[in-house]
Amino acid sequence: MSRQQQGSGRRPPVYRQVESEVLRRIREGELEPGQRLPTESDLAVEWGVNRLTIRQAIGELARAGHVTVRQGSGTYVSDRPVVVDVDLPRMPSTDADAGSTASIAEFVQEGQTETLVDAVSDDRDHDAVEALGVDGPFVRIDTVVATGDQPLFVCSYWLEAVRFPGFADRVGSRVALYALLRDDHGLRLQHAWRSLTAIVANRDDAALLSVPAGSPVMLRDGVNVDETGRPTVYLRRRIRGDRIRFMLRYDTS
Amino acid sequence: MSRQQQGSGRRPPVYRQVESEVLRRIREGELEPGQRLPTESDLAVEWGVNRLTIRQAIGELARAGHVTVRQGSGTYVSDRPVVVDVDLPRMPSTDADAGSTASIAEFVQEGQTETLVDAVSDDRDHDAVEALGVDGPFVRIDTVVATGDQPLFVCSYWLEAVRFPGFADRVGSRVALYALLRDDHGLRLQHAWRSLTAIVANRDDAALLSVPAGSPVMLRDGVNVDETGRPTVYLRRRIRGDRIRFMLRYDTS
DNA sequence: ATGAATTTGTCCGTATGTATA
DNA sequence: CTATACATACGGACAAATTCA
Repeated sequence: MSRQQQGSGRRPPVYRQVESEVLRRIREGELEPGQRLPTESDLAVEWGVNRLTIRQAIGELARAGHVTVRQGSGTYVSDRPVVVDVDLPRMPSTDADAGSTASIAEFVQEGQTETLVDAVSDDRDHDAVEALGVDGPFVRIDTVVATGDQPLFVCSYWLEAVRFPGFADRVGSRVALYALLRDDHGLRLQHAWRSLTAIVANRDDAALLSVPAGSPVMLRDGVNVDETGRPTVYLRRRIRGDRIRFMLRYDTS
Repeated sequence: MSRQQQGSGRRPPVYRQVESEVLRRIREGELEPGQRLPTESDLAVEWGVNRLTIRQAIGELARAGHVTVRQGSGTYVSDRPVVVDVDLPRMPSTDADAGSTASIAEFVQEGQTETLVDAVSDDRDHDAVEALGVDGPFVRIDTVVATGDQPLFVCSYWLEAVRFPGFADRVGSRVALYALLRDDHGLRLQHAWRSLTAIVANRDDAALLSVPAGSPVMLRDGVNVDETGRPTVYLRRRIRGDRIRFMLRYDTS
């Protein structure tokens, strides 16, 4: 009568059974968003298994975004996330034109706030070096874009330091970066590329995005090239997979 | 002289120290792609910690794609993955025109193979129901696209069963699905949408993609609408984040 | 503001199962 | 078949964050 009987045709491991069962309860509405799960210890007793086994199940549910774990407090069913649709084939623009929501980043919409996290005047990043074709040093600017208290994505920008001296000091928390480049440095965009992949959040990004490390995020990076054909900005964005959905609409008419 | 001394200004947990150190060795080339790491037990002895602590570190490295774990064999530094660039704003097309690589899926390029995984004639899927606006049943077709032995993405297609009777039986392993719809059912595309987000791979997809469960994948789903304005196909694709990179190129000229 | 109780986070030791070489 | 190496699971302990009296 043990859970652990063998030979009976490949039973999934216990932590996966727990995971499936909790997920089922969430899906069927037995557990509602915001509701707290039983404690790990209680679940361990309820299932007759070790607490570590429960933790393994909870961990996978947390990375998939189904539950949110708060140390000292408990584990809660995640709110159905508010997904923001972003139409994709759209030229990176000078967001300063977009009215009151002056912003550093592209794709910042009404009701979203962008806050400066860091601005360093001497940074070297492997990908930035490769993308811009110079070995730095670079000015690096980091921001977070959020709706209310819900982070949506983290942005990092690299600019050649010798070309934009003192830039890190001039950037304020609510200043349009592209407008600054255009007005102060006469920069005009000739062409640009952006790439999209999926990665897991590292510790730093996870903290800024309020997600557990290991959560899936979209990595969007790219380069802007000015009218002389010279790469000027390398940018990298880590986007919460559960909050942002990129949309592509095709039409033959 | 303990690793565990306290009060000395917030030391990161041991498993994170191990993770960082192994990652450093990989980045600096001390550990080369394909090379086997010491066993978990050896690493535990080397660091003077429990094997569980090592496993926690290895697990995060595996999800991030830095190492590949094979039961009974060992843990290996991952090969630098071959990234396939896919240009994104491109109308979903009838790939049958693309010469010899007749395929079910879009975006299948030269040198890539598509194999049928499953074809069921009676399936109901929540997302498919919602996207197509009918409650089924649906014909569902699953395929995997790979380069050589390296899976790139998993595709699933849903078609209204009453509208395409017996479709599941007619689809062969190397038959162009869109061409079949066009030629046998006179289907013409009016418009379509696709969405992109990042999710973690579930157990099934992870197995098909040869990645550990919990790896980041891009979810691309969408609907094709025929010339009468009726949704005909719902499709969903899980794409390995470490193998596929979607590219967007912008040009002002 | 303080402190105790609660809950998750980290870590130890041990044992057994399962896939691989 | 045997040895190796990872996978799952048990029990116990203490740290750190939160909550609440």
